[in-house]
Amino acid sequence: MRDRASVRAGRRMTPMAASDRDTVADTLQTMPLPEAGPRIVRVALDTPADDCFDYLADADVSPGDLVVVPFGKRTAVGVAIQITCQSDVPPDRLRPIVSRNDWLPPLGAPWVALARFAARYYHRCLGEVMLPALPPSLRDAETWDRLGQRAQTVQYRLRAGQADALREAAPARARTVRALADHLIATQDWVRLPDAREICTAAPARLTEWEAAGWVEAARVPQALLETGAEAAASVAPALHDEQRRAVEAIGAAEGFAAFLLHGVTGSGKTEVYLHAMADRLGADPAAQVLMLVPEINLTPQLQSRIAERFPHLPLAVLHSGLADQERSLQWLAAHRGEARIVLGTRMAVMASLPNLKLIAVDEEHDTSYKQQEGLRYSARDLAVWRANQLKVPIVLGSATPSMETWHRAEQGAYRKLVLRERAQADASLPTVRLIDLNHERQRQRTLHEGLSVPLLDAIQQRLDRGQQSLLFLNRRGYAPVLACDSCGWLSGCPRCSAYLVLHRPERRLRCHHCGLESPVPHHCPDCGNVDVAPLGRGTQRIEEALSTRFPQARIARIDADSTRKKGSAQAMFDEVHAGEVDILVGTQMVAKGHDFQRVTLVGVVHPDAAMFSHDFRAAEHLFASLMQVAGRAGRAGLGGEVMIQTRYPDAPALQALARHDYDGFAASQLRERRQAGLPPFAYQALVTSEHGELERALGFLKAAREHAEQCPMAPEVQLHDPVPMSMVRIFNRERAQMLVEAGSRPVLQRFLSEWVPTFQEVGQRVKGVRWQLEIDPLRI
DNA sequence: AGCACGCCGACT
DNA sequence: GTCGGCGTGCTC
Repeated sequence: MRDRASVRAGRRMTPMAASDRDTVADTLQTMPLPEAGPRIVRVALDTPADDCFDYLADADVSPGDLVVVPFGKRTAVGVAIQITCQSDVPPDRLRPIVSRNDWLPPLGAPWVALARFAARYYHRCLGEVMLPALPPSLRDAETWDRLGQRAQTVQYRLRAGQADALREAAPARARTVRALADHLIATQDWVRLPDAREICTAAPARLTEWEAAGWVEAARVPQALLETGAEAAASVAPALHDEQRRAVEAIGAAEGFAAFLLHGVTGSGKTEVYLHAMADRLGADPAAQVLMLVPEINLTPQLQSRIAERFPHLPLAVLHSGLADQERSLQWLAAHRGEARIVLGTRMAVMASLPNLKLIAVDEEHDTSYKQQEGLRYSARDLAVWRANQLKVPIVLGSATPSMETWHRAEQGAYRKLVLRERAQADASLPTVRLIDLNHERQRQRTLHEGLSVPLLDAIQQRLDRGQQSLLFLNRRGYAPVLACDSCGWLSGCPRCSAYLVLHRPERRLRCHHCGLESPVPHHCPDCGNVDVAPLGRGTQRIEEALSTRFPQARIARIDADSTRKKGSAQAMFDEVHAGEVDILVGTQMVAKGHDFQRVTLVGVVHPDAAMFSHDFRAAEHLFASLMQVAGRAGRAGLGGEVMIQTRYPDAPALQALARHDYDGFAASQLRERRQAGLPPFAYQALVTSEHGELERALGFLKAAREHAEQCPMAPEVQLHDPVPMSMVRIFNRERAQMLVEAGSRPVLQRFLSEWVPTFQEVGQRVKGVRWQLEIDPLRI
């Protein structure tokens, strides 16, 4: 007789093709056990000490279960990875598990495989990847019970949500769904709950059956509505233009794994392609789930309502860090149980448990917020591609300005390129881009008005006259980036960071944007007592002030992290802009993402030149992407758009390419340079960073680590750069240093790191007080 | 990572 | 005589 545990595990596994089962076979092993003997469970815990710890298990623990175990003097929540009968740990040291979560369906083998891959790739222990990927209420056993009880109502809420969406299109059916949910929540008999979609399309006989069971008041549902079906409930999808249709067809035709790069300018209708591709997969399989990733929380609400409108009959879950613990846990559970058919979220959603995942879409794939910058520094986009490959499902990476990594893979043919050249709205055309040469302006002895050139001011005036909107983009918040003494040259440096305190004039404060230090604005120079301390340079607040002086009649709004600190205020401000209550909008990167401003016909870029001095080899790529994105805000509704970029470097390749709307040419030249210089995507990098109160100690750690590296067999295959201070060397009184490692291939780099990284712990112990981190595929160097 | 234990300085 | 500094070591 086969062991009970293995039978259970097999049954619980997601149905998969045989070949897929092989790829995950080594992940959740349940070995045939002898009838007698110890039953041991290998548990992943959130600790860097080891991947798994062995415990004695009860018969009811199976792989993928959450368990509570004693760990040293405390208890910890862990994930049961494997049931076995032998252990390297002496039997007298094995302790029994405390309990297991008996209501949570076990995490599936593919999810564990994903975590295992991420752990290996980013050189962390398994539990360090798994536990932070779980919602907060599941990581803490104290909150399990409460969550378990609330989880029972989640189905009700999901269905009730659908009922709300259905109300307009099919009021009687909405009532049916709600009545059904009410009944089931009262009787707690929610296992048999039919999908709302099923109710929409159910034959009258079926409804009669449910009515007989006391579930629905079918008799009250008008016959005509019974015949309308789910399509009636869904909002009508707009017609696709040819390129969109071809893209949707290509994605729809994909069998197994396929990666698509959806390359289209802002307004070309990429979202519509995602939605149609999602509809195809969701329609083909009544259990199918789709995952859509977006860069930022701010972008979820509008997309959420668009999806809910399009798929009113399908439960939607949303996952991002802005949700309260309990809410996030409920959304996560809906995904994990397969109830949520569409999951929309930020980078954290890539680690969601999705038992029936059939399609992934990554919007704005080039966006740097897909890279987690703390803790486990993963790339959600890269993990999404791995996940699609693992599950043999298609993935769509969309962008107007793809990352060089993605573009290169598309050029190589690893990803299939789908191009949207036209703008979706027939009357919308690409904006004209004009570079305003500030050197030239000076030569003509035209003074700038607070950093704003005559042509830009004229263009704004023109928009005011026509009753159109202007958007000024400046990636620097505050009034001025530094305060300076006219007489002795004192600058408002942060005492804790190698950065300047930024003047925030409305708040009358100096603020460090790195450590949060705040101080009052000095009335005279702290060094020499001179009263002429003046703000140097310009931020959004100062531009806003300059505009209100120049255009006293205009309604001006500023949108940046400071003006939108209160919850919901960002949305309120965007609403004002949409309603036409604003003439000139000043903003940071925040305004560049996602919003369609129908009446904006002028986009002014005030000061893009900082990127020209950056040592980061990706600076040009990021500048191009961010300018392209902000340029896309202009002229979306057929009013014709104009983009004006003020610069002292009008010949910069990124600006020239932008003026020609030539992403392809820009990308080709970037890749040529990268190939020559041996930079990504032609090289693979890892960055070790260290921090200490004293720079010499931080560097000392890296030097010692480097000496260890030379003893690694793989060392000759990689290039170890010198340890150097970071460009922002001090933050919060900690000095920071870094060391770059490069290799010509990913496996070579990985093999080297596997030999090298385990020595860090010992090295770190010898430099007391040092903290170190390893980042794979770093974005900023 | 936590969280212990374990030996040496300023306090009731 | 104790409280507490963080150095060292372990967690199945």
